[in-house]
Amino acid sequence: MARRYWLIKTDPDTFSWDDLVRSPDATTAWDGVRNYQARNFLRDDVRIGDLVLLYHSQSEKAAVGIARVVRAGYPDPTQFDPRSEGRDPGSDPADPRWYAIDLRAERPLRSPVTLDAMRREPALAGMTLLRRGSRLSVQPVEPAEYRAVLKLA
DNA sequence: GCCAACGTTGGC
DNA sequence: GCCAACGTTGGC
Repeated sequence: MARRYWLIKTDPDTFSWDDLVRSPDATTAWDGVRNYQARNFLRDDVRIGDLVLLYHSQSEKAAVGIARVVRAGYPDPTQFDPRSEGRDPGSDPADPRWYAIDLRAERPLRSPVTLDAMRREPALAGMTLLRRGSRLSVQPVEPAEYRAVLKLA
């Protein structure tokens, strides 16, 4: 059964919710993911139309907006770009190692939902984000967890 | 800001 | 194939 909701982390100093909103058509290629577990989600499980909680990591630590998947997993072009920081000489174009998706800003959360607020919410006790040491940048979110986050917002 | 935990890389 | 070293992330 296909999942419908995701949480994607971004360092707001690198690429923030506002950067997404200001992008052409409020849409951007979500590339540069270089973690195999996150790659598997992007390649195999994220579907067009899925909804994404965009989460600001680092100092901010809060979910700030909702984005929609407007293109499902496709080979991340930056892995083959010699000028890109994401270049990966070990990736074979016939069998690409890394995948990207396209995201479009849907709407901001009514108010940011901080990591602390999520920790205090019993309905979110099992959330991947809250697991100790979870550094995964693309995570599945249960429908009930998604609803609970919106309620906190 | 420090340090522990984690995923990844590279030496052997 | 193992494991030490490394860079990055996140908790405190």
